[in-house]
Amino acid sequence: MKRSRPITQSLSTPPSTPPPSPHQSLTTFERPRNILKNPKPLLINPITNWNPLNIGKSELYLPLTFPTGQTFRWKQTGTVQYTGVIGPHLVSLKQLENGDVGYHFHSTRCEASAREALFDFLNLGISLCEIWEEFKASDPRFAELATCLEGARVLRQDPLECLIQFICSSNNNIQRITKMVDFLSSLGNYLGNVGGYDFHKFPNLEQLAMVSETELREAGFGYRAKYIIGTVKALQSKPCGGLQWLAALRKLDLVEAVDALATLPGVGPKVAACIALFSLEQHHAIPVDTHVWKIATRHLIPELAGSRLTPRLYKRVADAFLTKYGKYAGWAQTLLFIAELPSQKSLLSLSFCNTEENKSVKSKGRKKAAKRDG
DNA sequence: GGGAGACCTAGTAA
DNA sequence: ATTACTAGGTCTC
Repeated sequence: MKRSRPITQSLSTPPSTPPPSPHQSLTTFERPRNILKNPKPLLINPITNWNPLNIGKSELYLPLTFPTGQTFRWKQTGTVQYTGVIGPHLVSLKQLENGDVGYHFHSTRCEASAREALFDFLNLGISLCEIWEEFKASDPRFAELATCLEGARVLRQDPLECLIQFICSSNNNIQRITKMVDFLSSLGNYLGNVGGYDFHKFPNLEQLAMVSETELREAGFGYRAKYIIGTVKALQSKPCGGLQWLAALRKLDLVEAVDALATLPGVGPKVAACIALFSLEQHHAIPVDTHVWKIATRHLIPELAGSRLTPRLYKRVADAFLTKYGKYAGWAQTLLFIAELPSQKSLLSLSFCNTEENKSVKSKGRKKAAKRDG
């Protein structure tokens, strides 16, 4: 049973003047960066010199990699152009006309180290085409989706950044997660403005520890406020240092890494799997959320359709993915997950892919359109 | 040990 | 205009 809303808070009539706070509330926080209301920087500072990565769209397609829930830190700053921060480097990426991806570092002192960081971040040591060939060979459904959704790559993010982002993600939606992550990011050192968005280095543990649970609650974090505070404290108390502790998880087996992560408050099996897959090089980690649960019960373990996702069943789903797709199962899961996103479903239904899946989506889309148009 | 219920919030459907 | 439910779950009995 969901708790009813406390009557002391009237959400329909927010206070006209926010309470004094070191940080603005989430609603007012986003406003100055609204790209629609403040488009000037786009016009003033267009990026003209793109360095080619020399990879095709089938290795990296930005719209299927950045705005699909792996990271909430990157912003769309132009047409098929995204901007974000990798370590201390502010970088923009753009899908060029020939399908290649161009990169541009904003005011970086050492181009060479920035480029190395970029390659690491994009996981370019792994060939998406090669591992997808195996998925396609063992799963016709994957093959069909893959032709429509080329270039959906798994990133290799900074563990702390990834951890904090996915604590925010629990029982939440992308729009609100993004606002929360923006709020925390602003605690880090300012790097610059691109396309109307301010960018900050992700705050270190000390900077994260400067904010109180009360401030986070006032900023709209809800019950996740105490998770953030608790996790930051837990990391700070590690003998070898929190960052070191996180980095060492890359050397462990998946189960060990997940168990270690789950000792942090706000980190359960799903969030731990996200962190493992998106930042700890655990390529076969399977984050099982409601979407993935649906996929699994439809196609992998239909005998479980209708039942609730319990920890035991969580393991069954992960095992099923691992059995079917092998050591890069997490990468396969990522594509299947993306195909479930409403934004992608609408695109899929427009494409030539005529899977059973899409027929049903098309039908739903038509019904919705009919309803909308009266 | 696993199964319910509580937990913040904003948006949408009924 | 209210109410119920959902959304990339986790924690606590």
